[in-house]
Amino acid sequence: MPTSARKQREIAEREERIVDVALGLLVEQGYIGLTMDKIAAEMEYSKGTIYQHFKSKEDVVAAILSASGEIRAKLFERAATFEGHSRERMGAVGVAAELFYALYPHHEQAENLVRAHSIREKADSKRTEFCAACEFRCFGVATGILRDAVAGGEIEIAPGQTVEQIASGLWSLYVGAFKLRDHGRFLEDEYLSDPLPGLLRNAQMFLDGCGWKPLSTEHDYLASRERALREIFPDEARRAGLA
Amino acid sequence: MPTSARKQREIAEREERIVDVALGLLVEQGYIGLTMDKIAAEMEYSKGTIYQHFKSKEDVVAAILSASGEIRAKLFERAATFEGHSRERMGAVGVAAELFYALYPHHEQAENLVRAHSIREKADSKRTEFCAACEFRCFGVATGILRDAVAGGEIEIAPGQTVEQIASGLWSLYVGAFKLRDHGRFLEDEYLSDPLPGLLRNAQMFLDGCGWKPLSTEHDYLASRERALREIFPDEARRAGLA
DNA sequence: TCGATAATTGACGGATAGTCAAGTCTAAAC
DNA sequence: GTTTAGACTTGACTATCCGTCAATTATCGA
Repeated sequence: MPTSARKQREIAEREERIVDVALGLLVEQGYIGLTMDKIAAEMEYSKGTIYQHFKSKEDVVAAILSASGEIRAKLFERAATFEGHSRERMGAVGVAAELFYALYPHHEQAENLVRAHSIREKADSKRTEFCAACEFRCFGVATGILRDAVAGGEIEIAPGQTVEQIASGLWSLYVGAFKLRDHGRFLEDEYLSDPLPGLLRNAQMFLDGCGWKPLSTEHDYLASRERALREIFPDEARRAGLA
Repeated sequence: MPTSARKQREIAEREERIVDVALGLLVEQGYIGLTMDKIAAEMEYSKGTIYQHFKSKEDVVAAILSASGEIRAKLFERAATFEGHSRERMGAVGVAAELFYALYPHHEQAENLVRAHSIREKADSKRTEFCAACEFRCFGVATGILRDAVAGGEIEIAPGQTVEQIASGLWSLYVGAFKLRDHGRFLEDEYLSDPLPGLLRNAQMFLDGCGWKPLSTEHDYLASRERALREIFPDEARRAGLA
């Protein structure tokens, strides 16, 4: 007797609700405050039912990460559709990253947890593989734009250099800036608390150093950023307070 | 009746041993495998005695982080003594970061754990403040060199730009590269597994973009790196397999 | 040797992850 | 409408681990 379609739908909806509830607990009370009993209580289901969906607490965190990971991948893919020259399009991807960090600040924390060996292996491999696939999609968007730039002659790749290296550099600048922001909040450092101006400038310095044309001295990338916010991410920009 | 000097020394030595044992467990079995009972068993002391030294399990992790954090700060401060022009000196700091990541790969994981709000607040604030102070020292080394560069006219700081921003950029490139390396290991991505060549090049691109003279086209920074390894970090380079 | 204080112990309380036997519900067959 | 097989749900239970503290042992000056 296979489960009916209606029941299947109910189960899928319940799984989404569990992830929502768990996310709320994670954001409000941190990893320690996230317990399976609390999830079950808030869901008004028994713990056993929660374990029908997830094989462990870490698996729940992996599911949270999968959800936001896919959102990020979609934001990146939308960013790549921005109309403009290749470096402007990469700028739009940067906008996507900004918006993602603003709207889903929990993602970084969940990622750190899932990445720890001992924790990762307790999550369902299907879920961790999905998370990895989402990251690949994001990385692929960046390297794709870079390959377009190479084909269009807007950037030259030196011997021994690769588009993956440059994408890694940009990725590092963004991840590092937001990591510093979180750290700065804890340290109550004013000059680190808003990383955006410095981040945007650093990314321009890096791409200028790579010789990606037009250089930041030849084009107004702040205007491009505004256009990307307006044309591609009007809703997200409003929700993030950047509109 | 104050504790005798001998006893105090024994206690201090025992605390170091606890941190060592805990580090071994963390590296071998991860955060989940690190338990107070195992520490006590391996130490051949009771759990109560361990709690004489540390107020919680998270406090032990904070102590691990303190130990490697101070090592890093000392490496950075030694790097700043490198004889050369300002950008070469910053390169030596990069060498220090490379060596640190190679020799103390657990640091990143411990840092992620301690940084999580719910975990941090269970550690002794003295210890977390010490960790923060070590990071400040590292950051201060970088900004100090940058200020020297400004004073010497080797770099110009544009309006709205700060030396802290540039230091953040470099810091991000390094942290991000090693984070990608760990991630790449998990994903079994060959092209991400050795981040060093790409990292060195990316750092040069970034500093070239900042206009820090002499540019990478005007000076052989790989030779400077070799010299820093030889002159400042011969022991560490050997231990890290970079000599 | 004795007594006071410091140091150590490990059993215990409380909390939480994860299991599973027992019970409930669903829907198809008659 | 009734039956019934099997899917679904439950919550008590086990195991594990953190952190405590009353009891015990060690130390050292008098």
